[in-house]
Amino acid sequence: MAEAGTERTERIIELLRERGARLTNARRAVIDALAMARSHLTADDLGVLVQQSAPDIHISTIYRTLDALEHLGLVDHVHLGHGRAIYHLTDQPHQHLVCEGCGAVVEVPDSTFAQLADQLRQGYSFTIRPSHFAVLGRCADCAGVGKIASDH
Amino acid sequence: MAEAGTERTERIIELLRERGARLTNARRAVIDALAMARSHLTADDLGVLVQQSAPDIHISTIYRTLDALEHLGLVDHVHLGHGRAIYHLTDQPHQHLVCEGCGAVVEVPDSTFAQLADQLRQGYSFTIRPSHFAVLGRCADCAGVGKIASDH
DNA sequence: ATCTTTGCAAACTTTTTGCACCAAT
DNA sequence: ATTGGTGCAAAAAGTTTGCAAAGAT
Repeated sequence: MAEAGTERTERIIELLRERGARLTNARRAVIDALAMARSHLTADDLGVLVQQSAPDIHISTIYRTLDALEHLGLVDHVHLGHGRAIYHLTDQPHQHLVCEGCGAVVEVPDSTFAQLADQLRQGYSFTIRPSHFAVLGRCADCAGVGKIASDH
Repeated sequence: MAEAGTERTERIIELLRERGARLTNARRAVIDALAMARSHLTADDLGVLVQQSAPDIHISTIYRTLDALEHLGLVDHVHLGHGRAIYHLTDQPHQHLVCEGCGAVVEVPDSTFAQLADQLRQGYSFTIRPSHFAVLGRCADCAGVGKIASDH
């Protein structure tokens, strides 16, 4: 278990205060968990993680915290299949490739989508929102496998 | 109200039979609704539409029908935010741009993503699945508006 | 006649909300 | 002290499932 209160967490907390929000245990815990996570987390994942050190933090608080952090621009979420959303901090912008075979989330830099963004802006007057869509497909490991694994 | 049993519907039904599935009222009604829809439909939308002519077709049947049609390769779905999914026939492959401001779904040809597909295949060994991801952003009408409208 | 599909009701999962209490500023 | 945040329990929203009856081949 990594140590809490990393520099990354502190930076986010500073932004939170700058933007006039209160710092609570729940918020620190959620930010911490997001900052330390190596992969992307669902609200439920966060609940489990946070409750390891603070069992009283209710899942509804996790949702409200994520909501608050998102309104503050500190967190963003991406919808995967099945209505689940994964959350991540906004301090390291990136896009998501989600494997339909194994569920793996691959992060790729925003720049990968620069040309697509241009194309859609020019052709359709549509402005894509960086960091907020997932591209579905199959990762290297799952590419060979014929069937699409249970997407529903 | 358009006439049922269009050529498009018939083509799909033929494929359904070829693939060994039974044709039922529910299936015909769902295919018909999808074939005639000018926009993309959620399961609930389909329920409402189908029940206009066949009130006994239950929403759970709609889900099972969509599931069956999807397994037959005749229907595909795309997840939007909030856990809702929209369904469409697979006979006219396309990609979806979803506006976070007004919810509009813009369809663009598969070819738009050809280069991105190449790039991701080469750079990440990731094969995107055409027709099964939505790109989020803002349409022309909503681009000016500053705030992201209630995405949660 | 056989095997699939349907209708219904009830369960499930994920997320949201009302409200009284508690905590951060 | 004031306002915003939290815990709980209960409700939503969307989807899935068990089962017996009905339907397609």
